[in-house]
Amino acid sequence: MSQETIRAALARVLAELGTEDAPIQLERPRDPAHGDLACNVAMTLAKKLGRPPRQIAEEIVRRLDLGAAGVSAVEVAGPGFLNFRLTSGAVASVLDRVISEDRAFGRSSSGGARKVMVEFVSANPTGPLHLGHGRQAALGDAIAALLEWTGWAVHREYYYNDSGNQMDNLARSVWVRYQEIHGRSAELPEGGYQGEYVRDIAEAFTEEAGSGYVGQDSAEALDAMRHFAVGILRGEQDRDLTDFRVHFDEYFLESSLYADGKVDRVVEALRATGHVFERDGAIWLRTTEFGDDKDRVMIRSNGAHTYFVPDVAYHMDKWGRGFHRVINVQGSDHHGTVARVRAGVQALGLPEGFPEYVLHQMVRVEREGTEVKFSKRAGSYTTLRELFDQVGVDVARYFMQMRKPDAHLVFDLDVALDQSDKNPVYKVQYAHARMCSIFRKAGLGPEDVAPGSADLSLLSHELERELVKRLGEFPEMVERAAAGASPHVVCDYLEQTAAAANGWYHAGNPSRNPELAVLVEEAAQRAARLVLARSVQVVLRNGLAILGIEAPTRMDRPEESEAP
RNA sequence: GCGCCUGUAGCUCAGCUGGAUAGAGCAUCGGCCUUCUAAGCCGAGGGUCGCAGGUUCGAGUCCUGCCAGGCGCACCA
Repeated sequence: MSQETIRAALARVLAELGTEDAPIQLERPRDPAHGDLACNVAMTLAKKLGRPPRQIAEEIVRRLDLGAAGVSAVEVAGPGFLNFRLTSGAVASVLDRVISEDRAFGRSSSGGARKVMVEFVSANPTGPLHLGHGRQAALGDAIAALLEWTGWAVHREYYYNDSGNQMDNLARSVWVRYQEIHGRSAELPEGGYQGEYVRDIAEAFTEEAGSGYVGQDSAEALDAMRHFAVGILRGEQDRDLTDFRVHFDEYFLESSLYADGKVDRVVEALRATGHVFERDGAIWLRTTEFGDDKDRVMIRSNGAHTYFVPDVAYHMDKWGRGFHRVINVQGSDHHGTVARVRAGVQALGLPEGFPEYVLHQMVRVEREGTEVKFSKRAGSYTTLRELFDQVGVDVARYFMQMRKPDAHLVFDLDVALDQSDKNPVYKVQYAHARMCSIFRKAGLGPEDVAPGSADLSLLSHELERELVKRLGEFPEMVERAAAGASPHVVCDYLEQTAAAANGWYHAGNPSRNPELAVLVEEAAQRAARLVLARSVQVVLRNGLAILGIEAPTRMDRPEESEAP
């Protein structure tokens, strides 16, 4: 609130100085000695006005009329910063908003209810989901949540290829294991699937269909096995995702693009653009006209489409369904497709930045500094389920998104398995549980803390001011995280807020600082601190909700380790 | 060879779109428990922000060139 007042007052002064178009940035200084809010406008104007920044700053302060902004002091500091110090009451007034908005605190309508699609995971049904899919699932779901929190109409979509070479390889791999089970030796084809799960599928297939296909290398046999295997693997992936608490609004099948004639129509449309040419018996699209580094084949000389064509058809379909903003979450090993998909849809008239991509780097699990691969089922990789069975869904989801997508993720099992505050997830959850315990102790429910019920200027202790300021920044943080499609910003915020909350909580340890405790005798003080405790609870819970992580109201102590 | 990403404390990483003395967690060291949960709290040490130039009041952040690592460069998906 006071931010807006200050901003308006500054704008008035700038108008007087004849520089009304100068952008006014108010930010929270890192160093509390620099006040609660700082503005650098004097420095940015120095050149334009031809005067030293400090002198400009002095003049701004002289002319500034802050009225009732809750500012207790303004000073000029450093090279020309304007530092504003707010009254405790002004700082803490946000807490009434936190409590009244409750589960909605941090939400905004900046998305204007526009449609946006987040496509993520999109694994083909050729095996169990691996860690990369896990990172995508956590990341994509949180990005979707961030968009929801900022007022977008979000659609979560999963795309998979249910036809083509990979499915053939899967069918062939099952066929090979099936033959082996029945005592025939056979060899996995190149690109075949090595994991144990293929044998499991072959066994299940035997139970279902008997041994009638032994020695039979027919299209019918392969079709039956493909169909069976896809059913099993799709079911398994669905269970993995459900247990990982990730849900989709739509599963989109590549085959439907062919069935609906969309692929053919895209080819025709591309031909009509005049960017299509023939060379060496194949049909090409001149994607270099649209920023790709080489032209792409659309139709091979044998008449088959390359995967590029259905990709373009798929994205034209997304646009056609009204999603003029689309975010694709993919592993960075797919970054080669970005330029060509964009080139393809641009050739058909879509705007340059469509679709957007969040490309994430790989996940590496480490224990005691060395990589671990505990997969029995998948062979060459670790499955998502193996990970979250071991560390829990909350920890797995949090770890998957606590680094920016661009960064390689080292998943440290030692930290993940730790159940103390060393583990960032527990740290945040404990902070939430501690706040809950205060209310249990007080015999109060959340509804007993009403907005406007306390004199918040009593929250004047340094720890309280810091904590309150952090809480007030939550909505802005959500906005920033959403804009950057960056869930790790939320993780960062939660960790620091939890640390501040823990610090405050422990400073009020009755055995050490009884006067700083929440549940003090003095009624007004107690009321104000309960508002703060409640606010911390709300913010942590809302932040965790964005990340798809539970906010426990209590944490059970682990079994006492048997002392010698 | 070309393209994308990455390089910040011993380790894992932030750094809010160019701001003040570069931060956090882990690890290390030093203090604190008859707890509104010590599964914790407080404090300390630790840096040539890969290297070299450039842009400007001001650069970890922007530009150029190198160096190192990852990924991708099919008429496979």
